[in-house]
Amino acid sequence: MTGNKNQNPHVSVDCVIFGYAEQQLKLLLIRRTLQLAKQDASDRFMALPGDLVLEDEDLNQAAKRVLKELTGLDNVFLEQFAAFGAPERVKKEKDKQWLQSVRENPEARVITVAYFSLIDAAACMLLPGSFSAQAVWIPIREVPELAFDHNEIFEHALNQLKRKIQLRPIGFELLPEKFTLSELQNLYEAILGRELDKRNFRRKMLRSGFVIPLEEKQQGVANKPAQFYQFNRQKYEELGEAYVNLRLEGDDDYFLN
Amino acid sequence: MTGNKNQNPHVSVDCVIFGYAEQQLKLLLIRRTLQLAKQDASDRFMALPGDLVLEDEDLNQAAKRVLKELTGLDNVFLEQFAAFGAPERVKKEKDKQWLQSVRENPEARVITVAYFSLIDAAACMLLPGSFSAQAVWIPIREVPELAFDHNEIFEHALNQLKRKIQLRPIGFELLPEKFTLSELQNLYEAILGRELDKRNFRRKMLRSGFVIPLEEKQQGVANKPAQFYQFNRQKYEELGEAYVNLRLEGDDDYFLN
DNA sequence: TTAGCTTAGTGTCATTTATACACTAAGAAA
DNA sequence: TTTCTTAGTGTATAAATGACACTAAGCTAA
Repeated sequence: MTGNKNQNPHVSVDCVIFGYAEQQLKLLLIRRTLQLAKQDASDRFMALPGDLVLEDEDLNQAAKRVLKELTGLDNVFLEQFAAFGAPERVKKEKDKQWLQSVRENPEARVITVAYFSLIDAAACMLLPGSFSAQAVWIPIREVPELAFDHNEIFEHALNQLKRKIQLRPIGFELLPEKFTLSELQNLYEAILGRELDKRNFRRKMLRSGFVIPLEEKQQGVANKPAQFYQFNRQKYEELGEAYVNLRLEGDDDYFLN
Repeated sequence: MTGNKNQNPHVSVDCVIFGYAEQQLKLLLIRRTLQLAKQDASDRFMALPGDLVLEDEDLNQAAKRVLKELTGLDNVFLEQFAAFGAPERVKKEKDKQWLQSVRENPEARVITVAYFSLIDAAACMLLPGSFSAQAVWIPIREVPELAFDHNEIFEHALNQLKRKIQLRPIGFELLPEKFTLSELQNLYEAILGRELDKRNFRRKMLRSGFVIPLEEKQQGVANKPAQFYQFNRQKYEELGEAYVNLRLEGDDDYFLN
């Protein structure tokens, strides 16, 4: 951010971090907090956590570093999903002031490599971050106009997530260690944006072998307490990069037959 | 290639082009043909068609342009699949001489954005290409050590292809307009690297609706002539970006249940 | 203490899909 | 006319899918 590191002026990374809290899928954004004397124009846009890569730094490393610097989040598994490189992506009027305040070479064309990740928003503490940024969770339905082409990057990531969740058991990354099947179903519904049949959902998840029932039950809830389950990480690791059929009924949007 | 264009020294594109001919899946490579007086060291490596992007050029445009310049191929649908940015990817001894002969700034770190595409190798004419390169089809089992990290990029693309072909009807891009179901099956076997059951394969493809039988049959073959089929492009376009279940039996590598 | 509220949890049936498997058909060549 | 080669076809079993409605458990408030 400060420009005194050895930055590559042409390549950046941006992180699309999804979290789940209060029954909602949320996006991690940076609120710019430049203290400008003249005006507050540069403060109008939130942005994905992202920054230029360093010259001697791998892209994956860069994504991890930038995320940590801007949000305090550490040990997050980030997966690259696309590069965005339209020449104008960094030339819009709305972004000029911010770029000038923050970049050594604000005119440079920047190609960005986008990463995405899923984390348990309820369990993670957002640190105040660097002097010029503050991290916040925004429900995905309330994401405002963002800096640069970040809305496009976010939409791309969300589509990716919708498809991928039906091919890889990744939803669990958004939940705490222990969860109920209803919570898991709520999560899937929040991501897919449609309702699912409870019995079919349970059958599918249980038969997949990726959920392990625990002895424990909910306590102190004003209804029948639900059983807790755990993600079967071992089975997930055995999977390697293979796909699994986690397709759920009614998914006209992403699967046809 | 010549360096007199307005190139971005830090960002390149590379194209992984798959073709199908003589019952084999092939990769399109560039054979470097620098005429160096001193030694032929720089000629040892073949490479994916790729080059630096221009400053005012979109990444997709760049991929198309570079591919055309190096191979003569035009109107190819290229799909971005990953960015590769290890700082050392362009710093290996084996690549030094080539870089020095071809780049204004041979020391610069280069991040590359990789594209892949499927074309009918039998139908396309490879032009001689630029002065320093010649395009050749190499069967995927015979791909030699390539420049930079191009072997890694190729492997990544091949894995992508194996998975994607079971989710999107993209195999047809590799075949001529008219094809027989046996040809289509051979193609799938070449990509997946395993044999498939004829009856199940046919049933799956026919039921998918992506193949349309034509009136025509093979002629002059020394056995029962096969019926020709055509790809249902209309149905493909209706599909948008949705996935289809084209999973074939025995695919332990990429699907589990 | 009990009636009511809320969410958890369960099973079946009809349909579709997956997989394994072996013979006949057509044409050319010898 | 026989032989060779590849095309083309059907069935039976098992598994997965999708639609659908009631009971169970615990808390709360009357």
